[in-house]
Amino acid sequence: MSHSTGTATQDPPLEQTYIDQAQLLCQGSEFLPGGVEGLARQLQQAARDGKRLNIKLGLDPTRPDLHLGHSVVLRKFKLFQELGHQGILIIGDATAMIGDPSGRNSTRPPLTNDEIMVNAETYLAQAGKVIDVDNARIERNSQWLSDINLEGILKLASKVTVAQILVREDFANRYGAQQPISLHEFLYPLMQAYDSVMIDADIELGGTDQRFNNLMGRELQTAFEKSHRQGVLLMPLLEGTDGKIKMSKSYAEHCINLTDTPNDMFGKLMSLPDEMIVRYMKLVGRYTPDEVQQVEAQLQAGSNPRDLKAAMAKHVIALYHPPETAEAAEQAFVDQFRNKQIPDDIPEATLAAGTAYPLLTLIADQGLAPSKSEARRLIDGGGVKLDGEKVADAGFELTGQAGQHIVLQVGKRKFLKLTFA
RNA sequence: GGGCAGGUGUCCGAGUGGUUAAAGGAGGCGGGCUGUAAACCCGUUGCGUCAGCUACGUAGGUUCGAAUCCUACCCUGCCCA
Repeated sequence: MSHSTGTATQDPPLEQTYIDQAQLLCQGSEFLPGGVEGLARQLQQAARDGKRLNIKLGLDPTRPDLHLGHSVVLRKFKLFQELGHQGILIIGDATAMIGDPSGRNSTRPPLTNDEIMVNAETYLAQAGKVIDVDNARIERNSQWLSDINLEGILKLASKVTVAQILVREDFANRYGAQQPISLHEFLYPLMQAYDSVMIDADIELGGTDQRFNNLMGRELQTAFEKSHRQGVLLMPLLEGTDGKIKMSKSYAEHCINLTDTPNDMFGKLMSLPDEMIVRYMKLVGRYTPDEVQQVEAQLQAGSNPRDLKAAMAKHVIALYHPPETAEAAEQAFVDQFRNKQIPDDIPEATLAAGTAYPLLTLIADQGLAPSKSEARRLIDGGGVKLDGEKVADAGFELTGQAGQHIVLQVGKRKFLKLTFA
């Protein structure tokens, strides 16, 4: 225990540089143990020893896409990289087979090995939009987890007590509600913690829901007689587009993915509740505290949130796409939704001239609605237009002449350009 | 191994023989309005060429008729051993 971090008494005084760094890193986040000072101390110690800190971030490839929620933690990762530390990205291909029970109220559906591999592949490319992948160490935790034997599992399992695990809110809730909890779910935190042992992590990054898992890494490092225990930097969870539930792969419809097109990003960001503007600026954007404060003041003074939201949206899009596409996305949005114009760039389909196409079938076949019954409802509800004209009769049959173009619109967002040949 | 309670549509959750394709809520979708794919209001929400078909854990059975009753099996929770 010679490197214990919290005992300030015999440690040397902190230099301002490291306090500044720590403050920047902790912005909006919580560091354990010791808060800003604890982190500053760790940074200073590393510098004195001439070492780079091993910064651990684990991502489970349970779904193929990274979203803005991931970007919050990835940005911290990048910040550490910029400060010269060693970022280590762990692709949790082994842990993904269990599924992190954190924050869940039910067992995760299991994934096949193939699904996991495919997802894992896309992860790196996407993470590269935020972090410096070339200078990061990439590890798959199946390397050490897939051939761990029973003896190893028992050694891990002996490090936690049932009571400790049941204290976790998610497990406690499920247990209290008499919901099933499978034993293997208890193993998840241990596997994640074992990653920390294997890569000798100095600091692990994660969302606040990772508190238990990440602190478990500290415990295991001690149990495996590592010379030090990792620090833990926890950042707040970003709400999804509904503004309430955290952005999560499990609720894909509320996610803004890093791979979304500029137009989609703009639309999704505009659909955020107004109260989320400042939060997104802080967590997702690259604003200075001053800029954030300015917007807060403007909102207070009654400026139209729409315009501030649009500015934020463009800022965020420009982080992942060329800046000019952000402008274009705004223009397209205004044209489409405020001026109700038909967008330029819409899918096309070719139909045979002179043939009568029942509209219901057409809508369902072209994927504009999941079923004909649904298509019927859409027409009855006034949600289907041909060349801007509402269709009133659900039994309508469309016949076109060679060379004719007709734009079919379903709802506000789905368009299809029909060409007859 | 024994006892008890349960398994209902995307989710939560009513319903204990027939106007039940199944209350209510959430979510989704559509419309209106607007300051926006916010908020708010309204509609809709199994499939189908609208005749019908398929649905209440699974498989059978009773009945004119079952999500509702019976039998077996599967699954979950609680308690006991």
